[in-house]
Amino acid sequence: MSETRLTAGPEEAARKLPKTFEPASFEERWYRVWMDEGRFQPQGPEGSPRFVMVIPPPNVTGKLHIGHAYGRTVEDILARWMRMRGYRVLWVPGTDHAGIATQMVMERQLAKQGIDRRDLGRDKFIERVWAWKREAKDTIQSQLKKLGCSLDWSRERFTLDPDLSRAVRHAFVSLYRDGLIYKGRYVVNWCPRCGTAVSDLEVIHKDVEGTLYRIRYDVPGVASGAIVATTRPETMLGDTALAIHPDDPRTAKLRGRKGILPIVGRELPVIEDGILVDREFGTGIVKVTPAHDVNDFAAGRRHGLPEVVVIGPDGKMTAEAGEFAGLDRFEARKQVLARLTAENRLVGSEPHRMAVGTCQRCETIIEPYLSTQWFVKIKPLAEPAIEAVEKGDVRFVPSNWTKTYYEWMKNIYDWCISRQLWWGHRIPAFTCANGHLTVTEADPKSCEICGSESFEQDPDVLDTWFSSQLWPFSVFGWPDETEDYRKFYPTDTLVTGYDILFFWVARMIMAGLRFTGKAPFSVVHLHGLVRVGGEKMSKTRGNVIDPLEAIAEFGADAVRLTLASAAASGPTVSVERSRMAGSRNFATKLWNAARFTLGQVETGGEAAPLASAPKTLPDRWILSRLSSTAEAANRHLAGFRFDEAAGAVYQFVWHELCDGYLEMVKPLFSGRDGDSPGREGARAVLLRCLSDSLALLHPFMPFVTEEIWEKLAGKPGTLIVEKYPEADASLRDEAAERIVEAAREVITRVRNFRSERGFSPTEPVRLSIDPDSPDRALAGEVRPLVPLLKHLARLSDLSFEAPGAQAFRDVVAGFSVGLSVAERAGSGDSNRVAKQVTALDEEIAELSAKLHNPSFLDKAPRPVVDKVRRRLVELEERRSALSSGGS
RNA sequence: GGGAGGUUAGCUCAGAGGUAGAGCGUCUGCUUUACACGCAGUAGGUCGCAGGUUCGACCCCUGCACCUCCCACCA
Repeated sequence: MSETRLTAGPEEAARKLPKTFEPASFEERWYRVWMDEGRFQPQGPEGSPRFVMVIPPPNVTGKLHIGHAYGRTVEDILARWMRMRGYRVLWVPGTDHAGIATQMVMERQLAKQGIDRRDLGRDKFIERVWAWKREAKDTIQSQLKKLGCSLDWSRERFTLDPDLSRAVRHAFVSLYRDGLIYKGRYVVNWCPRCGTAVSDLEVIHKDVEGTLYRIRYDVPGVASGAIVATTRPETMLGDTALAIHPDDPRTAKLRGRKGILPIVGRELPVIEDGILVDREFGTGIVKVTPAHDVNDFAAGRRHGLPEVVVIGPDGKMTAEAGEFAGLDRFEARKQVLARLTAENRLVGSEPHRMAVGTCQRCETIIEPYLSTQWFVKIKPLAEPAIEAVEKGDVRFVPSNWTKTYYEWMKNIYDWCISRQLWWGHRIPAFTCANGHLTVTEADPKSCEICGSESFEQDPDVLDTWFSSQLWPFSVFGWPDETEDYRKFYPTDTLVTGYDILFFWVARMIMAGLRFTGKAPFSVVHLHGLVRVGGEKMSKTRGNVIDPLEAIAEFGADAVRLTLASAAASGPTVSVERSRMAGSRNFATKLWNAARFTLGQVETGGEAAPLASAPKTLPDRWILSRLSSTAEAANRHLAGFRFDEAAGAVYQFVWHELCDGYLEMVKPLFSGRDGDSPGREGARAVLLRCLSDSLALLHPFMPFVTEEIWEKLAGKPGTLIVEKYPEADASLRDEAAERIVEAAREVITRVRNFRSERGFSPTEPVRLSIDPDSPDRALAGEVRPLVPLLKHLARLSDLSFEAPGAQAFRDVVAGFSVGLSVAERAGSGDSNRVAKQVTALDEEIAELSAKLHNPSFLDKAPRPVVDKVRRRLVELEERRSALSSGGS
């Protein structure tokens, strides 16, 4: 290897890494290199294990926010990690047409120019949306690239692409032929502002303080009439019955009679319905409005009641509402109430807390509206999807989402999939001139029943989620058995926010099982939603973090590391700008550590074979730490604990490699003398630690690690496909860890000794280590570190003897030590020592009480008892040291 | 009406049946030739409240308080 070295020497190599760390100077370049080298396409031999993900396709409504950046970062970490572990990784990018959302964006744009989409016409409108879509897609794509996402752009998809549209049609027709899609007239959730039906999931329930009105209806033959309660008086205009419970004695006198609808004068049969009417609630009499309430609708169908629509699709009263026709539904409520009051029929009203449904997109109050729609019969799809999770074919991480999934799946209702919109997949249903319905994948040529060649396609489009649910396989060309489909389906891991568990994840599982016979992925990682400093992001709060701005300010690596570090298992992911700065500082730290290392080692290969080099205690220590860091990183990545994984490497690089090892080896390199013993070994170790750190960090910080790697290797970077470091049992060295860490504690104690009594940091300190320390073996083992201790702790003298009477005494990490400065003992600071003594006394009392407790000695496990004993000994040692020497 | 999660250092959050951690911030020193986006050191917490289980609970159980969120066709 060393013969092929490309760089000449240490100094030259160091010069290649600029003094200041400027992420913007290399981020773009690396992304291009990876692309040009085809690294985002499945790498490695065909037979090797594969790892496949599909991106949750972002809506083409605009640009990505920090929440997207979080999810995609997590995915990219997985992709890069798996790629480095030798998997053939494929991560498929794409975008979602997002029917309602995108149409709304476009309508708002048009509104600014004073244009109504209806004036434009369907074709012109859709043309404009396509133009918008192209722009939004480009923006999203460039954002994902800036973030460093290793997506295979050659396989990018859009839900309205021709082949994906074909998948949608195929799925629709297949479900229709199997009787799982039907068309019918039912009460659905209707948004009067959007002018479309929406599914149950798209209705957001909000608690509001409403009013429950009591209204008296006349019932000939019953003097008291019938008192009914309603929160929506305006719907009474559409009443077609009164309902009582068959077994309720309170209302028995109404049985078989007819009521009279106030204002309208319509006769209302009294029906008996044990499902609709709750015997316990209210007056026991219910007004029945089949066209404007789901329950009433069902009751109406049971009893064959007329369905009178009094509120139209625009939220205004229809002609059926008589004198109220044309009024907005809320204005109508007021006027109906006024009228009832005038007629003395309003017998009471009381405050009533209730949930009102609002539109997920525009917050307009949803109207239950009787209309003809298309539905998916969902139970037959849900059952296998429940089973798949029960059998473990699909696993949720964290697992507590499993229960939520089951609950929803078991109480699922049919899915209304038709939308009265323009932007989306047109429903493949055609009606011929004679009214015959044809549902086909290809546009029909002639009617199979009457031969008519004139057709009209259903004007409605499908719910966006109908196409999204096919995403994991439609992106691979399904329903065709394409090569990609065979190679890459089913996928492995799906990463998405828990907020679309029902909308998307559950439906993908149902669709995947139905259409491909396989669960579309085996693991679903549901992450929390990003909050900024504990608060929901919002423009009014002014705490919105724009990923692009953050990247410009801190660098993509810092943004990614911050997001990864914020990843917790909880429902919220808290991100703060100050953490971004911290991550950028870490990147700078890494950069500078590399500059130092490059100045000391020759690059272009292993400076010296690591295995054969003689190793010092610090060498053994840092390599051991490196090995356990690699172990922790892999373990936590496998468990989707990106925060722990990132934290482990961060801690290692900053606090062990930089603060620890680097400082320990500096004397070896600064010496003017030709060959310090251990220098060659240190070079090998340094190089190994740096290169492994870069590799360990690469999934989190791909750009800066690749940039440094290139300088280190002396040739163009390929870190992205380098092997991910793993725990190396041969490097584990517990003895070295114990000794070096004890030494580090001693160093800290010396520094702290100075600062606590006001000495300058350069004041020479004499340290004595008592051979008769609590841990005698350690006192011997630490001897090889004497020169290092003297250097790092700036000791004027280090002796292994009982501390003199003048010395300030303490116990640290198993050592009894004595500290003094020249001939003076450490004085002053009695305050602090007193505080420490008090704390020690408290703990000593506690521990000895424990050791005098027979049941503790009896029942606690041996190791615990032993540990307490040892601790007590050390504390007592420390107690006597603190109160004896020096002051 | 059901269900899930939370309540830990000034802030944002990790954590585990055996005497509490990080990042940022605070304070005190440092031009220690990789790094002031730095180095060294320090302070700061009866781990929401009340019971219980246990030799031992911040961690398990019960109840309470407060805060999120999800689901829900009670007029």
